[in-house]
Amino acid sequence: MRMKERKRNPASPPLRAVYAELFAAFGPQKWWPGRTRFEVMVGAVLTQNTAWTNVEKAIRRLRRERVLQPQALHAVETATLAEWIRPAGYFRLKADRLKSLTTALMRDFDGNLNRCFKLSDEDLRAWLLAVKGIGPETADSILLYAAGRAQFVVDAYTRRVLERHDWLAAHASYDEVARLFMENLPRDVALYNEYHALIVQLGKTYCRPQPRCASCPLRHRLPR
DNA sequence: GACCAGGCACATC
DNA sequence: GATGTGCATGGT
Repeated sequence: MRMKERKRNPASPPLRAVYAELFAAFGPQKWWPGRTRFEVMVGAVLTQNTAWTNVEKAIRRLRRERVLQPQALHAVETATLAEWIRPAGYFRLKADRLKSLTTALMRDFDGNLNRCFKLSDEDLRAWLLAVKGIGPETADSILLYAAGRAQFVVDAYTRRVLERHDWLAAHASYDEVARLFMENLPRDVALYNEYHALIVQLGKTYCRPQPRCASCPLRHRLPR
């Protein structure tokens, strides 16, 4: 490849320093805000492209209806489920996705999460990704926050923060971004848990589509 | 009233 | 493999 055609590699992100600054700025985030493993799984689906405040309303309704267990949720009519989760947005779509999750749980583990979570990291990730409606971020959120596996979660904020600091190659894939963190940090569930939550907090507060860099703890400025 | 939110599947090129 | 589109409520 000739020089002028070669893509410039982005600077390697100072991941430990960034973590330290975010933790100093925001403190512990205490994620995931869910009471049980299954509630975390349901929340992971409901929060797809949706603000958590809207998800909370739907979760409260499901709790009130006493269906936050695989068998119970599976038994609910899809149309009824859709009405219960309406405040979370995309409610018909997400009712189908929750149903496809409980269908897979019933089919493969008789609705027993202990059996499901006996799978290896790799097998559990593959099993989740095979469920229609569960993509890489939702699968990894479940791996990290429900199953306690050391899998880094990448979301739109993660990508945006890295891109704005010129720490990410153009068009990097989901798995490439996840690997960037996992190959440059200790494989530590508690660290990945806190780091992703801190990035979300940073993103919500400062790294928005319309940037608010002025008082951002990472002290980055746009435009460069 | 416009913009945005803790994505994903599918169609099309 | 890349890009565009539908899905929907509620907060700012």
